[in-house]
Amino acid sequence: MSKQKVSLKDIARKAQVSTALVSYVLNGKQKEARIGEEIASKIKQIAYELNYQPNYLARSLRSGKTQTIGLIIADISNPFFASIARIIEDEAKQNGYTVIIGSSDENADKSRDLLAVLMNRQIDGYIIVSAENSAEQVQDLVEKDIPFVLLDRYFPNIYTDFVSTDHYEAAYEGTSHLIANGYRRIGMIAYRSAMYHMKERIRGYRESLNDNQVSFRKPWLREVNFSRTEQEVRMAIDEQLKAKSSVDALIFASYGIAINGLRYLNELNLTVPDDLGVVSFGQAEGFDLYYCPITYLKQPIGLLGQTAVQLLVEKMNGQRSETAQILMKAELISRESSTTRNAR
Amino acid sequence: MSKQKVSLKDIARKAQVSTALVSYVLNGKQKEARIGEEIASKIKQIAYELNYQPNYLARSLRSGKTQTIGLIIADISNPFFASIARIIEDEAKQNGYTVIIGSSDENADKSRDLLAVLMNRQIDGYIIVSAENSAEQVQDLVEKDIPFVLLDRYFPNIYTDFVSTDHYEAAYEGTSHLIANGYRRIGMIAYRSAMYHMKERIRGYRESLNDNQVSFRKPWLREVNFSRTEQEVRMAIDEQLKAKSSVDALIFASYGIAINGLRYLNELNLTVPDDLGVVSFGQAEGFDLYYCPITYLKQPIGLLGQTAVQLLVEKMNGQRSETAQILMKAELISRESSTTRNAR
DNA sequence: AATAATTGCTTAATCGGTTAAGCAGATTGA
DNA sequence: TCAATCTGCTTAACCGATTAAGCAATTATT
Repeated sequence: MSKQKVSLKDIARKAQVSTALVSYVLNGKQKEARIGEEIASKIKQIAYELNYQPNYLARSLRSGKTQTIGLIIADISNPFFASIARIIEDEAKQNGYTVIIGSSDENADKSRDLLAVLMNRQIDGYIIVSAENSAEQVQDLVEKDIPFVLLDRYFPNIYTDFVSTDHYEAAYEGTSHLIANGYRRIGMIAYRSAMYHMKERIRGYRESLNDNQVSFRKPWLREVNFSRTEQEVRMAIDEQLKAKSSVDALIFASYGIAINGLRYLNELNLTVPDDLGVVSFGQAEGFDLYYCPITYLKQPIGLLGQTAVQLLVEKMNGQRSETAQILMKAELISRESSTTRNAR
Repeated sequence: MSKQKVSLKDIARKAQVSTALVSYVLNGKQKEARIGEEIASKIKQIAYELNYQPNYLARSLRSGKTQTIGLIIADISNPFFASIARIIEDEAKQNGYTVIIGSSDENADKSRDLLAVLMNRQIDGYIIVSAENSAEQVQDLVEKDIPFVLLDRYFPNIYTDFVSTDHYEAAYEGTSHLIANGYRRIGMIAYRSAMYHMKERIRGYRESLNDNQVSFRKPWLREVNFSRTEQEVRMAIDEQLKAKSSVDALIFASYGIAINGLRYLNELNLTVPDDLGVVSFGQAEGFDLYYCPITYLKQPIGLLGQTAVQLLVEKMNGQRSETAQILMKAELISRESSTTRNAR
């Protein structure tokens, strides 16, 4: 029932020594600080009896290190980010770090606020899934020499550490997969975004069409606003279906789009894959529940998260000065939603 | 490009005053501390120019308050907890608090570790979704007089603040709903757990059967181990279906169970609701994707989270000494999965 | 025996704020 | 006119740890 916190001073008093001695002993610096055997074990004993727990605030204030990582993501309630957050939490703990998570809602202002709040808390480093238009924030971090690693998204014209899925390749593979399965008029719904990862997904889609001698039609590609995903996805699908060369397959370029898109396809009583083939980005248990399991591009979440933490830790420890730019391959999980009538 | 952190001392030096004065001014204590007008505005001006950001560590060390809330949940990658975490994050920020999230994996030891880690970080208060067998941890907090609020789960024999869904009532309503829709042989798959909220869900289920003159059969109720959810859910369903009085509807007592259950029903080529009615606890976008939208018990996540934060904040501020025990009603979201052939 | 090196510990500064106490000088009151 | 009060500021202790520097006492070296 030690309501009162036990400090070094308490131990020092009880052992009749200075706090310095206690600090040395409890930090395992007996050798370096030439501490006597008996007094050392006495101190340890007392610390144990009093259940001493060091005050991290004091230690951090002194050392300038908080052993805390700030994780900035779009939204923790999105399963992709939640999974990543979980991985990062675990990996950070392994490395002796605590994680503070903040949701930016894909909004540069919120992201800036978040960074400011975390900065005040003297956080040691950041893992950031950048929001749109947050390039100068990132540039700022670079200039202030604050350790950070970009995750999942990066800026091609900012030279900095990142760990990301190869979005281009993933989209290319997804599109080619549909083509291989006999689909020809393949549409994509993506976010209207300046973010490079979105652009890359679109590029991958278009290049695959091109390389496979499918000539792209403008109505096939629709971009929706993040803040109006639901309505705009519906509109997009409507128009993709009624176009002259209406699509026979759809690629959802993101989890949020997929959820809304699939829901709408249900409403329209369209059958997947008979009426429409589907490949989606993002991953979630929910995809398993669709009557027809959805083919999706599985990002290497575990590896992404772990690598991000490791890179960051190395950076924070000053063990690494070079820039690491890592692209990982997504795995196409092929299931029924992308299988044609013929192929089955 | 202020790489160097600006401290009170820097401002004081530039303004040729003591740090005390700067501190008073920047904390709006001009009146109380009788500061002159000109010097005050000069200090403010300089602070602005230098873009001064106070060091929370130092402040916290002195004040003993970190303005940080610890949130302990089972697993951030479970959508229910992710949503709750998001709400709490936002509500806490509104109140000037930062949140540190830790996942306990429904494991008392991990939960204890987490608490210890957070305790060292001098966190002001906790919101806890308790893990199984963590009663003494909670009791400990009570005895150490640490502010905390239990969320979603509570211990009937520990008198403490909590905010929870009324699990009994929710299960009762879900069961009655199935009965009202013509189902009679209603099964439930729950976690094998000593946790009170699980017991309550089971109790609600059984009492509803009882009140509706449906005599309960033992094979209808199956409890599965959290750590082997997938296999055991499959076994449970197998046995519920092959029993003499095989079930015509199932209640999944938790999100994780539902995901695995629905997946298995798909594998078995059972049709919902024609072969089997379904009602589930937990909520997730995924439920919308099932070919037949799943009826579920919607917990008032927003209100739960907000209330938890508010209770905690009041407690931390010493504005409230009484214990608050709040039960909220879940809303039954009735959809196709619980509609009988006749009723449609 | 005188000096050097080692051992075992303490002192005190430091991190960056907060805040009670106190000290001049100006103003007011009797 | 002299004490009391007010005004505007500084001093210094404090929160709890870390750690360089230093001081005796003991042991080793020549």
